[in-house]
Amino acid sequence: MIDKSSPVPIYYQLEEHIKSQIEKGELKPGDCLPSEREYSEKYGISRMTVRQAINNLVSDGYLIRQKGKGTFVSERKFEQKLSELTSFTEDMKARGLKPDSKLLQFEIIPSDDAIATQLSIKRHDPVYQIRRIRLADGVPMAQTSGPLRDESHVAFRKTELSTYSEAATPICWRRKPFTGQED
Amino acid sequence: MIDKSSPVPIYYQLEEHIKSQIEKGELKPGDCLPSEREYSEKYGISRMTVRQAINNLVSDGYLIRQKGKGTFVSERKFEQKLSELTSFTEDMKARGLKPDSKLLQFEIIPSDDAIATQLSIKRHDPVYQIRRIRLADGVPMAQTSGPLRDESHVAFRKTELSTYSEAATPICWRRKPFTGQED
DNA sequence: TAGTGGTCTAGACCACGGA
DNA sequence: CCGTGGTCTAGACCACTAC
Repeated sequence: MIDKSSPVPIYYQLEEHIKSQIEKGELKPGDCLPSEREYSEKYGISRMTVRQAINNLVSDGYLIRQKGKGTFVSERKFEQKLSELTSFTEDMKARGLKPDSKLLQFEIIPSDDAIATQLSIKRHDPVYQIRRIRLADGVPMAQTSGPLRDESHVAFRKTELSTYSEAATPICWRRKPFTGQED
Repeated sequence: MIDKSSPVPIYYQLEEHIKSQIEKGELKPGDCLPSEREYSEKYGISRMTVRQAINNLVSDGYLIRQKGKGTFVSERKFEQKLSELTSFTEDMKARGLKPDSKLLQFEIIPSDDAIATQLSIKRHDPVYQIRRIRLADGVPMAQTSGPLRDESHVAFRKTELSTYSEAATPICWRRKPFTGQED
């Protein structure tokens, strides 16, 4: 599983390993991962190396850390991967179009109640929110979007380009580690 | 400068210190920062702690790392801060509107020649690109955008919301540390 | 060769959460 | 109380860059 003699960094091997477990469904959204110390012992690597892998997956939205509790698989990333594989990509392929060009959109928003609860942060703490524009042969076909927060967002989202509709769930994740100095 | 007895993490103190140096202009875009070992000695802290601070600033687009060379202030982040203070924000205030609501847009794109050169990466290596929607009292007023890369982007950018024009430069930064396994 | 960032170790202490 | 993640140390070796 982990090859210490490989030129590929250990943290990156572990990162890909965990990512693949999530994508295969061996780790499901909401699941608690083994602790950092368990990974450390299991693979005979330093805890700091484990942390580097997990940090990257947290940045990428795959995992959520909770102090004193554990590290959990994010609720949203997996669902998005799924819909990518089942609905849009397959559909575009079926139409003979190239679905591999896609782009991500992010914004930083204050969290609402639902998001704050899900991520175990305070309400209004800033979070990243993702939406996606789906491309087929370079032409935008769909826009992944969620509940609207204010009119400006509505206006922005309503472009004539959204000719393809898709089940819509924004992904949110914490913007910064907290220092205890926020309040 | 660094208070070890503070409950604020050392890496975060250093992070804010460097960030403020950039914003004050004491560190200018393109400038080379002191090496990690220099920071380590100067403040009597571990190099890993220095790295944690710098890592965060790299993620946020303030700094760029170059193996074997050094860490440099990003070319774009500072300019954006400037334009934010001088043009849009002042203008909106002058009109009696609230410019504090803004949102960021990101996408992941293959780098073109210009970006690849600027960031010292290979052409087509993925980079983040930012654009911004400027809000005044919650109504989109401007869209920060750069040279267009393909028609789909053109289509997406041409919304009827871009009623306010602004000097436009996308910010780009590296997506991942490189492992040597890319090719 | 010397300096840089990249990776990694084997510990340590802390604050937090739950039983 | 114990286990968790958060922070931090004082080293180490590597690959890369520049001279």
